[in-house]
Amino acid sequence: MFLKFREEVIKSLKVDERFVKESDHADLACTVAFKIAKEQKRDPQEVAEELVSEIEPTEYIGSIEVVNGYINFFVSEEFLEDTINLILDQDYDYGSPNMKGEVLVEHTSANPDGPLHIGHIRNSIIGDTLARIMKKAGLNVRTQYYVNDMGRQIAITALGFVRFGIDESKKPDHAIVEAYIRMNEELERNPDIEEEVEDLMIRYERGDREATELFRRVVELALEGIKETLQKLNIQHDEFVWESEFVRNGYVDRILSMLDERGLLKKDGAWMIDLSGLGYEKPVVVRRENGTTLYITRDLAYHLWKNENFERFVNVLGADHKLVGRQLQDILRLLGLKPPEIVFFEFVSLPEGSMSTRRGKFISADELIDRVYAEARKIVENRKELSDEDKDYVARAVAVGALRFDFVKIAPEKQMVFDWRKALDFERQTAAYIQYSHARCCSILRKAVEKGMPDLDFRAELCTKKERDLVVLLSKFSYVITKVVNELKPNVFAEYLLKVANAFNDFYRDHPVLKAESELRMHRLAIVDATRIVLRNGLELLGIEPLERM
RNA sequence: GGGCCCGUGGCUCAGCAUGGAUAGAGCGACGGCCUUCUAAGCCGUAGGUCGCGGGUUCAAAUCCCGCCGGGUCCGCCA
Repeated sequence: MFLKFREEVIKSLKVDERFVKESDHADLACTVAFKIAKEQKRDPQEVAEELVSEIEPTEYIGSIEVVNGYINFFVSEEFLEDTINLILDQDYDYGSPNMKGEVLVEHTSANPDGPLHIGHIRNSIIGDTLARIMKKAGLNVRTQYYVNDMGRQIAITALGFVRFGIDESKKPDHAIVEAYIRMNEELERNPDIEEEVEDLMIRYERGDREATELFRRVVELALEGIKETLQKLNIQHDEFVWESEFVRNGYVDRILSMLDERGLLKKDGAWMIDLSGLGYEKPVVVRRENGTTLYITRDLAYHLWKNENFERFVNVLGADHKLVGRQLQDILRLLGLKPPEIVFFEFVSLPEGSMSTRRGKFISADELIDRVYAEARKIVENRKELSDEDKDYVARAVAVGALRFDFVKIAPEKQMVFDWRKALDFERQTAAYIQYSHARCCSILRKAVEKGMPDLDFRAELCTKKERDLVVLLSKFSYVITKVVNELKPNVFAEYLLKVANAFNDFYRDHPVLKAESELRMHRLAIVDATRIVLRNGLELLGIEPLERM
C-alpha cells in the first residue's frame, strides 16, 4: 500500500525517486526544491510552493504542506481505510510486493568437521531470513548448503575418526569434532602425518572407493548433527550440495577448459589465473602441480551450475572470505558468467578472542540454545494459566526467537562480541517484545469473540494520531520487503517489526478496545486484528513463532 | 607493509548507498504506573565534540583526503 502512495507522490511531482524520502515530519517528504532553488538561485520555499500548486489531487495523497522548502505529503483517509481492508482481506498473503524470478540462497555451508558454533549461526540466520523474505516477496527461492567435503580439515577429521573412533553416545557432530581436535593435536606433535593427510585427499579426489566411503561416513555424521541444530532454529535447507560432486560430474573440467579457451590460464606446473590487471597481488591457483583441484576451482564449477539454473544467486559468507569471494566474482565475470551476490558478515567473537573449531575454542549453537531455553523457561514458570506442555512450547519459541532476533537485528558488517548476559535478556528490542505484542492482540480478539465479536469496521475519521501512525506503519510491510530484497539487509526488516510492536503498545496503552462503544469498538478491533496479522506474518519471516499466549 | 570492514550518550545498536528540518531506540541509572483488554508492558528525568584533523557545500553523522583505535584477509588451506 505504501508503495502505491509513494508512486503517486513521485508521479505527482514528476521527480526522481531519490528526492522522496521517509521523514519524521511527514509520511513522505521531498527535498527537490533545494536542488532546483540552487540551480535557479531562488528561495527553496518559493520553489516548493510553486511545485505544490501544480500538483493534481490523487487518491492516496491526503494533504501536502510546505515547510522551509520541504514538501511534506500525508496519506489520505482513503489510504488508511484501504490499508486496513487489504490486510484483513489478504490475511496470510498480506505483504507481498509480487516480485518474480528464480533465486538460490546459499548459506551456512560450514565445514562438516564439527558442530555449528555461534559464528556459523549468524550466517544461517541471515541466510534463512533472507530466503524467507524473498519467498514472501514472490520469488521462487531455493536454499542450499554447500558441503565442503574435499577440504584438508575433512581429511584430518577422517584420519582422527579412524585412529581414535568416536563417542557414539554423543550428538554426532559433537563426537566428530573430538576426533578432529585430537587429530590436530596429534598433527602438531608429529608433522610426518602431513603426508597421510595429503595422500588421503588425493585418493578422495581421484574417487578411491575406500577413501570415498570413509569421507562420506564422517561428513554424514557431522551433517546429521548440524541439521538437527538448524532444525531447532527453524532452519531447513532444500538441498545439500557436496563440492566433490562437481569434480565427478564434469563441471570442474568444463570450467577449466572455459578458462583455458579464453586464454586465462597460465600453466606453469600448477595452473593459475593472473588477476594482477584487476589489482590482485597474487595469481589464483586453480589446479595444483599434482593435478588436484582447489576450493576455488570447485566453487567456480558450482557457480557455472548456478548460472545454468538460476537468475539470481546469493551467498552468505563470513568476512574472512572477502578476498576469495571477490576473486570468484571477477573470474566469473571474465568468463562472461554472472557472479553471485554476496552478503558478507563480520565475525562473532568471544570476549577472550576469536573462535576456533580446530582448537576446540568455541561456544556451540547447541549449548547456546539450551541455555537460552533454560532462562526462558524460568520466566515462563510464573505463568499459572499455562500448562506444563504450553510452558515448554512457549519457552522454546521465546528462546529461538530471542536468538534469531539478536543475530538478525545487527547489520551484517558489524562485528559482534558474544555476551551471555545479553543473550539471556528478554526485555525490549527483542523478539519476546514482538511476540508479546502479538499475544496481546490475540488476547484482545479472543475476549472480543467470547463477548460476541462484532463486525470489524475501520473508519479513518475516528483515527487518533497514534492510530493513524500505526496504520501507516502497517501499510509499509511490502515496501520494507522490497527494500530488503533489493539491498539484502535483513536487519532492516527486524527493525521494522520492532517499530510496529512499539506503535501497537503505544496504541494499547490509551486506547481501550473492549470497553469502547459500538462504532469505536469495531474500528479499534479492526486495527488490532490488522496489527496481529502484520506481526504474525512478520515474525514468520524472521523464523520466529508468533505465540498466541505467553 | 597493502586491501577490506567497523568506530554514534556508561553499554549495545539504528540512521550513512541517493547530504537537508530538533541525531533516534534499547540496556543500565533515577522517579512514577497493576481492584481497568497479558507489567516479557507503559510514562517521565538525566546522559551525545556522531574516533580525531582538514576539505567540498547554502547545508556533513552522511561525500572527499589524512591520521588514530579495533577486526579481518593477503598458501599449490578451506
